[in-house]
Amino acid sequence: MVMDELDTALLRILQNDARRTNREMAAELGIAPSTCLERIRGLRERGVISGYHAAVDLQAIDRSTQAIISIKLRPQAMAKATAFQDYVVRLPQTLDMFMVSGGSDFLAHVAVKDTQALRDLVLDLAKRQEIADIRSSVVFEHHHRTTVLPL
Amino acid sequence: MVMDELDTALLRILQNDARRTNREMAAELGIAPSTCLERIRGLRERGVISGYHAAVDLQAIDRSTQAIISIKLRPQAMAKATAFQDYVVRLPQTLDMFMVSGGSDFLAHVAVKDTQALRDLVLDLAKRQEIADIRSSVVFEHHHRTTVLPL
DNA sequence: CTGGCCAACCGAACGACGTTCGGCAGATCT
DNA sequence: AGATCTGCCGAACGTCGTTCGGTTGGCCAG
Repeated sequence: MVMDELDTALLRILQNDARRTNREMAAELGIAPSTCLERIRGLRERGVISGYHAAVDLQAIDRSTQAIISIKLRPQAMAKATAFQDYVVRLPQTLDMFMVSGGSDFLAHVAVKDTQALRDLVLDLAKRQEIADIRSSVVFEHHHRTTVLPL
Repeated sequence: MVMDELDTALLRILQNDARRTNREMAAELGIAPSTCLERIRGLRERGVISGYHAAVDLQAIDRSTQAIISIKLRPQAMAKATAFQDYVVRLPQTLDMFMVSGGSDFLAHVAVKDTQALRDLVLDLAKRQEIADIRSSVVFEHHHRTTVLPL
């Protein structure tokens, strides 16, 4: 996949602020607005940029408590792993869902109102028959990197 | 914190597509563009919306291999936890860094080119003196929810 | 060496957009 | 009931996104 340093610079800008105006970026990079627009459209069409999203502060919407829930399925239930995954992803509390190797099969990153709500969520999840083991870790701090530049 | 259903609707829209035009959103919600602009400015000023970010496809930038690295620090090194955390967050491979309770102290969500690069990263991390235990899980699938609506 | 070809970039022009501001309506309090 | 304040509206202005024709520079074939 082609990816010169102009594309990279645009990626870096748009990851920091997806609402930067086209003209601003063009001026900053020393290219014409029309060129800039074409490059960005190319990035979208090639799928390099998959979307633009507003980041919402979890505290502001009363979801200050985060946790990582590690889940191991019963070996006999692994066939239903996809269905289980879909279920968890669709839970409104879920922020991320990882299917992983190692000691657990899934890690669910969730955000809820408080520890009580976390308790309720875990107890609710534990009802599912396919689960062999479930353990939760409270997240004290979470840092997310929005800028993912090529290595 | 005040948060009526108009703010909520705007949040939902902007989380799905941060580049929607102000007029479009206003029309969709049946309000004037000026009103819409004012509400969004309010959300930003109150910190409900912390930013707008372009989402980049990791495969497109040759970072298709993801992992969760669980790290436990030596008890004597826990005082340096913040410094260690900063170090990992600044690694270009790091996507997320969680400080958690439970069996591990930190979970690092990383994206690298291939398993070889993952091996290098883990071996490099393991050199740090404050680490008592480190174990990595390959991420087979990762689903991220961009829309975080109030519960 | 030269001619032709193709891709990328530019600049102008037009329609659409963001943003501001004055005014208005509804609610609240005295 | 009158005053006050908050939130919303609609018009107007300057800016922006987007398109398109023309130009340049690099590359390959003859």
